[in-house]
Amino acid sequence: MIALVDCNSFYASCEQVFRPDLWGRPVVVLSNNDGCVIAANKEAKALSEIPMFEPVFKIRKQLNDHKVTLFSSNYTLYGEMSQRVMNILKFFSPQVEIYSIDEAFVDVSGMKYVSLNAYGHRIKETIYQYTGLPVGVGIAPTKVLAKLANKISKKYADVNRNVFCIDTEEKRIKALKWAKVKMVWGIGSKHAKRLQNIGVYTAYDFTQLPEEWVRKNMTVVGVRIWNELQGRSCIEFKTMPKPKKGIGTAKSFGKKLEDFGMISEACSYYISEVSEVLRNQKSCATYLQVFLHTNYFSAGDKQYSNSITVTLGVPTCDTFTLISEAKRALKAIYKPGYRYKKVGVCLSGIIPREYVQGNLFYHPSRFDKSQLLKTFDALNRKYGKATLFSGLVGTRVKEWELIKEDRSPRYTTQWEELLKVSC
DNA sequence: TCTGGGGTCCTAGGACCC
DNA sequence: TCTGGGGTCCTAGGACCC
Repeated sequence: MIALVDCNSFYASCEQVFRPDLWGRPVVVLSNNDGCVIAANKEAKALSEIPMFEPVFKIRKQLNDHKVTLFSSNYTLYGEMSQRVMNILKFFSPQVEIYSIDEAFVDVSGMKYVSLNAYGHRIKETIYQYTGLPVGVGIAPTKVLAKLANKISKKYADVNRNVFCIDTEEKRIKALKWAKVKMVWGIGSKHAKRLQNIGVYTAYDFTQLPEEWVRKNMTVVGVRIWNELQGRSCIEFKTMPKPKKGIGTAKSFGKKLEDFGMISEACSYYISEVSEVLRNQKSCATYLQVFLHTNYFSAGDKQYSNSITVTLGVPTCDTFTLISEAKRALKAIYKPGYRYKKVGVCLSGIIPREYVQGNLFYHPSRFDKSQLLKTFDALNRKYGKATLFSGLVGTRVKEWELIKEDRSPRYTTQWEELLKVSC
């Protein structure tokens, strides 16, 4: 049996933990650059005029009218709160698969003496007690069913108190007949529409389709879901996170930029971020992609976008090599006279560091800068992000920097920003 | 004026190999 | 005049997830 533990309105809940004055009031968290609503607590969700993923400027009035509190995203805080939750889960089972920042699958098989439902409640209560975060727990024989059970745990929280088990055949059938096909994990809007067109409305209807139809129209991915819904597990439980196959970053600038120098500094900064991630997983990248584009939404602006992929002579994780390669690539696609909105980089062809193949002129170990980079990373870990950085990132005001007008303090990671309590 | 960011997996088709 | 059979690797595009 597998439990899916998922935090309720995770980002909004993280903010509220430290703001008791906001308990019971509507709260939303905004995307990078304060662009869209990406998380809303249940009080905000109840206000139907505030749809998720809506640009803030379009709903500014509604937000004001309902006195909704806005927060810019504070990933430092969310990441740290997430780790606390995951650490707690490891007390409940040796097998935990961290699926995303706010949810994890927990293997709860072999509970002979405790009811799974009771165990689910203990998980939920412990997390709440230790972190202040509310979660929902869904328990079932397969991952897809556990996801569904989790949905039910939240939908009918008033009766099941946020824990729901699909542990009998009757419950499984009832859950399948209740769930619209779009609610099934892995069935997105495209497939849902197609299924509705042939009269398949619920998860139950979907399981009644012939396997051949599913395979033909939805590939093996669909067949797996089809099996899992029928209680046959076929999506692997992964305890160890796999090394990433691509590491990229691309963020919209705080304002539109024309100047090559400024864009290039942003690009260099992103490279330092991704190459640090690369080094943390002890890998090197073979390809580097750089892209940039103007703002698709500005009808008045001339539009341009382009991207370029370079194959690195030797796979590397060295920030400085990558920055100079990226700069050269950017130069090749940059055209003056446009107002750019975003530059992005992506590393791929990722291989373990010890597999790097040298060539006639380059021997990886002889030119190894890993000690230097280790020191570089250690200093930045100790004294804060970008304490030490490449000169190509520049030292002038970062015009590309994200807008974060309402970011909460980093309560859990900065001494100066700890929560203050006055009596 | 202001519209997010970071990923995974699968398939078909082309190019190539022996 | 007749023109096989069994593969791999890569990429683009689609669908999905949080």
